[in-house]
Amino acid sequence: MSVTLKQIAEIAGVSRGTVDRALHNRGRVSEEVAQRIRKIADDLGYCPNEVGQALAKTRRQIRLGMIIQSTETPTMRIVAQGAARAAHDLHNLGVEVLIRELKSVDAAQELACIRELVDDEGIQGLALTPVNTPEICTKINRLVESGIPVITLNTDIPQSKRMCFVGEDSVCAGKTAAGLMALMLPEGGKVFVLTGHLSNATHKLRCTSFSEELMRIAPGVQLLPMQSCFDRDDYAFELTQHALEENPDIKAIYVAANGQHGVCEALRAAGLNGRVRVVAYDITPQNNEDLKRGTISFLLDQRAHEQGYRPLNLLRDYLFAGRKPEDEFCYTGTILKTKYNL
Amino acid sequence: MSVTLKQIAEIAGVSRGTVDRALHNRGRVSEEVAQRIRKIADDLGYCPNEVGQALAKTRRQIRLGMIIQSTETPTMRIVAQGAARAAHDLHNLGVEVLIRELKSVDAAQELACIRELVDDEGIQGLALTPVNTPEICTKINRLVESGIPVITLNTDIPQSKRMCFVGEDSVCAGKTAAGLMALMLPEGGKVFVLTGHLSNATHKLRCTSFSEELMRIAPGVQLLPMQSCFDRDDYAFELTQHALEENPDIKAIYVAANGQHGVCEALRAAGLNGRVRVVAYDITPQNNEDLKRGTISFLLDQRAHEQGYRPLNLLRDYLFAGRKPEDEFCYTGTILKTKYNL
DNA sequence: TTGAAAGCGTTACCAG
DNA sequence: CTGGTAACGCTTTCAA
Repeated sequence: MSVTLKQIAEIAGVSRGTVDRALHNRGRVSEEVAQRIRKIADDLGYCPNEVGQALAKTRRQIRLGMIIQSTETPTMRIVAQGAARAAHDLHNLGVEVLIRELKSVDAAQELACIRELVDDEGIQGLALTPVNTPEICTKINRLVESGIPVITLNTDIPQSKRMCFVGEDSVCAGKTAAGLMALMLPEGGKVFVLTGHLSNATHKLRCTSFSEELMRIAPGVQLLPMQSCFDRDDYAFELTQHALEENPDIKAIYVAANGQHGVCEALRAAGLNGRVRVVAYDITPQNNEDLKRGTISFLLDQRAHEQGYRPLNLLRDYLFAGRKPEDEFCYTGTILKTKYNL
Repeated sequence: MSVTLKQIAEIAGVSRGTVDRALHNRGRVSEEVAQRIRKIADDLGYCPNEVGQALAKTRRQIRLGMIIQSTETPTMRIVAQGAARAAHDLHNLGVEVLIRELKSVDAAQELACIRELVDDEGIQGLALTPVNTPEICTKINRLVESGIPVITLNTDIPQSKRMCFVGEDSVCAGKTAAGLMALMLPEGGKVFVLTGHLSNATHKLRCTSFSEELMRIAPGVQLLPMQSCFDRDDYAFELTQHALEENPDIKAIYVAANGQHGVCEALRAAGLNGRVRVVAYDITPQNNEDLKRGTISFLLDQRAHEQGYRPLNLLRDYLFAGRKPEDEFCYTGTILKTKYNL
């Protein structure tokens, strides 16, 4: 066992309380005693026992809020699961988590939700998937200024004062997809690019970084004009079918948003299952299915579960121990899956 | 906060100690009282507070042993780091970890090491990378029979009584590599397969499952006769150079063991950097370098750090809470890396 | 400025 | 078989 507060207290000839105050700079201890204590702690390599700390701190209950939007999409369902799990795990560490799910993406609704959590429920920290509007940004800033830390997840508002962002590095995600395409298309060929909403920052970033990188590393590739399917499978189906009719020699399809399944259906309908390469995003039941059938070649995942789980833990660390995240951007990584390592 | 032992004790009109004994079947409590207590706990949905448990159990110090072999290879260095980290993290949970590193792979040496840990140091649980010999197997079985749980990592002795194995699913690893090859070689072509020791079970499994799967899914591919480089870069260099001379039209190289860097050097020397696809194993500084330079296309990783970290935690869970791992095989997964998502 | 003591939830030891 | 009590390491409150 390591050296404890009590041992330090005995050596210094003071009480445990004094040591605690000295080492945590809580004041109410003379500078001279404090220095002596700090020296002893340093020499002995004191390192607070997290279990003891956690147990003692369970008295001070804290309350966190979590707002998740567009909860009906498969990915956000996984985010919600991550949040629920965090709520569970944090429960006996003295943390209560209030989770609010919003079906749509609506700034006004989200604003109301924030107000409810802060004003009525009195949360001390907030994690949310923000709509990127000036009102939300201002609201976040006001919360932070009033001492309530805010963490964005899945989607970011970089210009706000949020403590950090937990989510995908979309530039990396796009470039990684480009790298895969280049490896699969040594001879070049036509690539069809499908996105969701043009206004969606994540989709846009994935697409532009994909296109730029692919043009750079695979000059033989020809990018067909990008199409938007608004995250809908039926639109994606038709757009793909149409693209295939106009360009029967399409070699690969890059799907930067939802609508993957529509693409897969269209390929199978055209008898091109596994012949046209597909790179798409997110581990979801439907995507896994299409991956196993060989329609999707690579699935890039953003670890949605982690996106729901991590922010609550970060808030807890901050509120309990004052530990800020090391980096403003907590990227969850770009995971690569094929049918074999799913 | 959840319901606590104390609350249950109050309701049942008994002391906390009695509740504790009843709920954990420690005996020394009349069956009738025990039932009443269990009923109350059940109704209230009692769930032990892990923090409290951990703290209380720090009195009962436990001691674990960890033996790591061939510690000079890059991968085993990472395993060692994982073990060191686990030792650190478990320290203030009342667990002391004795780590022994053996440079070579030597059954006699390992046996001596086990004896020292068990007989002299009195460890209560053991994690090790075993040499697969009858003596080691028998020794493991004897330890298990004498109440000392054993976990194998990185390498397994499936026929022994070890509690579980933490490491790579080499069949999956081989097939995944085959899947990548197939995606990269739509037109087929020659693939050069390089392994380490023919006697190494992991290498063999990676190779056979790779070959079988690739033959199955990519009939256009021609596998060149497999070569062994004995995990040495210099041999790998020469073997690759020779293979390239004999088959200038090699499309890809599969490296199932160490020696990756020799392969890369040979390719670069031949001016084929990035033109011949390379699939290799393990995230190590050198491999990362070759990945970034584009010589290696895909790196498959077995999460060596996890292999060092996890077993000690599993032993702790077993010894403290009696929790056995859910599965006999705790596979650490097959992670895919390109230069973009490293 | 400092110390004493209670408390967090659990386990363990010792009397009865 | 059972209860009381101390202990684990730390925080916090209340007196001094």
